[in-house]
Amino acid sequence: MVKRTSFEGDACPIARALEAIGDWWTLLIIREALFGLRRFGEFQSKLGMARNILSVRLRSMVDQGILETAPASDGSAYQEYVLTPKGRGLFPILVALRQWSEEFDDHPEEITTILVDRAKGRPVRKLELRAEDGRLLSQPDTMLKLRPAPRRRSA
Amino acid sequence: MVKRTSFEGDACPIARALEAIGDWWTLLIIREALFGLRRFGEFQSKLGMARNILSVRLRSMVDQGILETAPASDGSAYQEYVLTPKGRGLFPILVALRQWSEEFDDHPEEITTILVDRAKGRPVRKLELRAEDGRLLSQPDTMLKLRPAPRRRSA
DNA sequence: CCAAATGGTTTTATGATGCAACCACACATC
DNA sequence: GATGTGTGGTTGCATCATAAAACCATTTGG
Repeated sequence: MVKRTSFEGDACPIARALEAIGDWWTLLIIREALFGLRRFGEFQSKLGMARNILSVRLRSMVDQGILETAPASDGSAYQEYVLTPKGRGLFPILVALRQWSEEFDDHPEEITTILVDRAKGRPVRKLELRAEDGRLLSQPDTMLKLRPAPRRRSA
Repeated sequence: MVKRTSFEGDACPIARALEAIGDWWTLLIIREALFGLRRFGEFQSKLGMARNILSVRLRSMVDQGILETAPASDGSAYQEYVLTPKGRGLFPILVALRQWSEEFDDHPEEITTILVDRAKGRPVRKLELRAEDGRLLSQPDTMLKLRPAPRRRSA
């Protein structure tokens, strides 16, 4: 067994997320889905990716509850792939990736889009991490704590 | 050329970020580095990953300016890998991944850690995306806008 | 100087990915 | 209802990336 090591069952939530969406194309498919793409062919032509891989990824995301298949929408009998709440919940991850590129990419001039507030058309702020009481936190202000084990009835 | 398609040169900042840190182990290495790990052996034993892959990843991250090698720190003549500001800038991405797992994972009880505010020991809030004027934004409140092309002297 | 630990590189096997060709079904046309 | 076209995939095959283990060089410790 030399398979790509799986992070399934790992206690770290980051590893668990990567297990779900860490594949090469997955987040880009999500990006397009958030944009409104729904059909197999739309994803394929927009992303230019191999169709077999797209097929596998879509099925995997459906299995994980990130996407679900909807019977139709424009009348045709084909199916569509739409984001579930779990899928839409990936939005902050995409924003974080985008902002990191915007801030640190070596050639930021090649980035041609900006994420703006729809109401005002103005760029959004950077993602903010805050404490319960509202203080802005950066990494050194945080730490990891063991979660108290949930009560179990028996050993 | 059947190589894994590279997103390099893609105008999408998400694709660019994935090109940099979308590899299987990269973000977990960053996670450990944020935790304070510095040495090759520390990463290897903590993550349990193959040493050749670790070697390639570390070199790649150094090349990209995410890590840098420091000559020593505990006196020994070995080198260490420490995060640059660009590397520390990945923190929000890790937080976003963590929070997504916490919220949507099918077995959240297996997640044993929580990210807390160091000062109070209380869990942090969810990442917030805000408009310039401070309004909280969710995905439908946002849109992508073409960035005005930066002025070029000649065609 | 010898032994063991550290920090890797090389070798080899296998899984993942990409590309192209193929197939099945839906839908439109006659 | 036979024919043709587009959508939505699956199947082979070639190549790349990854994993595991063996190997090597340097450092540290005795």
